[in-house]
Amino acid sequence: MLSKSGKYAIRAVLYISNHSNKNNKIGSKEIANKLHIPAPFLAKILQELTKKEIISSVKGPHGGFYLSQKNNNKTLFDIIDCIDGIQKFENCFLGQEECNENKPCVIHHLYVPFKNKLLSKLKTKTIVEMAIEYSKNNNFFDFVKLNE
Amino acid sequence: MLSKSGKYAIRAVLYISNHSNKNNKIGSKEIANKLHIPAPFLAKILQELTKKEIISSVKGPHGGFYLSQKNNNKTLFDIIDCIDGIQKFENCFLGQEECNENKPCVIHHLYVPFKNKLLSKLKTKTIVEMAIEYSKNNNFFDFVKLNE
DNA sequence: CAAATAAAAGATAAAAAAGTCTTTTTATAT
DNA sequence: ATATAAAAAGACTTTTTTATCTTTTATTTG
Ligand code: FES
Ligand code: FES
Repeated sequence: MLSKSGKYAIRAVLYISNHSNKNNKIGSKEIANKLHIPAPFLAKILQELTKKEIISSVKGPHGGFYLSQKNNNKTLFDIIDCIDGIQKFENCFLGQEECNENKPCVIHHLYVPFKNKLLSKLKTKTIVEMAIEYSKNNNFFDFVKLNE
Repeated sequence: MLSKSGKYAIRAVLYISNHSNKNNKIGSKEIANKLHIPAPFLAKILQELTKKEIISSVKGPHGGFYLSQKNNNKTLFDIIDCIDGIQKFENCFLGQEECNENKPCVIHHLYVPFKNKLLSKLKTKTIVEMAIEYSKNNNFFDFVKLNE
């Protein structure tokens, strides 16, 4: 479904949301280490996200990545749109030319409801909401969030 | 989720089930044309399926591919296992090292129920059952099936 | 048997995705 | 100002996936 780049992007952005803020930026290498992502590869991905203003960055000493208010209200859908493109959500699960009710493949009636729920969540929940959900699911509450 | 090879494989096998039988085999080129799949690429895929005895073939004039009784009772899961491998069904949707309830990613609780339904269908329905379901969904009933 | 036909096998080739490395730019702190 | 740290930019490499081409082998038909 998602490419490795896309998965890396989402996990990295959620990590940034949970572990940094404007006064406490985080470097791409640290994120890469923590998430076990090849560092130069992640750096490229973060570059693209920065260019599309989904995350923010500052160069130089104590520079790094963080999320502005505006960034935090973007969605995971925006991330996927930026890195992978969203065409994939139109495609038939089995690669038929069309995906629709008229000529459904044998997986269609399983796949479409899942896809709709997925898209709804990806589009309506903000990055910060997702990051909080993740931190709750995983029982951690980061000190950085406190003094944001 | 599935690679192109895997999608091609499933669509081709369902096509074979619906449009050929032991006395009326179908060639790889014809399948490729009908399903808009690159012909030499499909030929390779069908070779692998034949080697793993998921489909049957006969060389020479009036040769081609068909499904034996035994073939027809295999599943789409067997096809995926042969072409793509089944490791992918273990992976986290967002590429986390583990996919489990202890450290669920933000898509986990949407993804796992879908995956379970999908796997259940892929594993329990036979190829011939899937092929019939497809032909019903698409309102065609092939003459070849009649005199099988 | 000979000719024709279709799959099998295997070698290449092209494209896409993933990953690495080097240089440049910019912000910060001393 | 200068040194430094970190991202930005971009060239490059490797790996994987997708696709093609050629030769061989097996089967059928006349
Ligand atoms: S037709 Fe295959 S998923 Fe919709
Ligand atoms: S943890 Fe991500 S899908 Fe299960």
